[in-house]
Amino acid sequence: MQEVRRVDIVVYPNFKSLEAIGPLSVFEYANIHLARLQRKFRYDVRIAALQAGPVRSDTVMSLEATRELNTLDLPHDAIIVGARDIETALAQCPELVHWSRAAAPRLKRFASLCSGAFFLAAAQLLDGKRATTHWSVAALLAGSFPKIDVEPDNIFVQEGNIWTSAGVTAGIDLALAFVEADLGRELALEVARDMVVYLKRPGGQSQFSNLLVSQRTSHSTIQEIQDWILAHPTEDLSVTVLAARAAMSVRNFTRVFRKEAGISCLDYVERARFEIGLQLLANPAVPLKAAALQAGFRDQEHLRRVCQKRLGITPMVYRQRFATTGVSNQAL
DNA sequence: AAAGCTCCCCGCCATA
DNA sequence: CTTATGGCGGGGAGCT
Repeated sequence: MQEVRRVDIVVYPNFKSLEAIGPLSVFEYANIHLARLQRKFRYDVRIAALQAGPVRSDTVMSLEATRELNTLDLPHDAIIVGARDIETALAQCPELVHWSRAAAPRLKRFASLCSGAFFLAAAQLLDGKRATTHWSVAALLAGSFPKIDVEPDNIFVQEGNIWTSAGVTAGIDLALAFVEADLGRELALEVARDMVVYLKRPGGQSQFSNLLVSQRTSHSTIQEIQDWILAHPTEDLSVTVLAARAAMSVRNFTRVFRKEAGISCLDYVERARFEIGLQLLANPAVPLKAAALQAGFRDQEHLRRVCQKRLGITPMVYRQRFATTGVSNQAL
């Protein structure tokens, strides 16, 4: 009646909680869309560990493992998450390495996130192959396992049924790539949109990134100005105008702004506009020029420059990467 | 392509 | 004396 695809998220003490949650959410959101579309395919996502029961993460959060690894019944896919201190984790969980080596040939897909790649490496699954990991431990991986061709610049790398991926958000990208491979691009895009929506902060003006949110300040005047900026990207947001709005001299305004926000006013304005621009770029129905203008940039060229400066890619490339959820231009 | 222009940031000092 | 504010001017980035 229904095709069920089992995906185990493999955890161990002090795993990175943030990495486990992303892929988990991707598959569960996919299930919601599958149910809505009355498709006969479901993901059966479980938390797996050496022993069943709660597994403490790197934060106060624990995840309840409902699947024990050393059973004969293997999942279709397994995703092993990273740890903050991978060398310690590796030393504490040699059984996980053994399991990886034994299970790998029979898994349809076996993926590591971030420093989880070290388990695959220790199991010699990556010898002679390309692989990636979080940039901060890429050199360590290459040094410890010289037979591996480490490519630190990739979001993720696929070699046969073995996948390795970079940092936290890469886990989401990787899970989306799985969904895309299983169910097609349309559904993967739906889920990607859900995730963006979910990551938006609840409430009023702040559908913006944590980066901007983190610049927020307790100084009420500056905060009002920041809110005004976010709500009115197409207005004149010059220092002169904003200082007048704050009823301060330009000198004092720039000084207080930097003290409270940690970045200059111009920098904040540019980031705000860029965040808005990226949201618009994520929607392929919006022309580049319209995205630029609606975000408050002078013209496409302005957006292009800022995009190049802050992301190192052009708006079109950003749009393409967003649209493909990474699979076609990153892994293949 | 270059020089000039505009806007912005910030050190320094003065003022309240 | 400390703290918040404002004016001035140099230096720099980006645009024309």
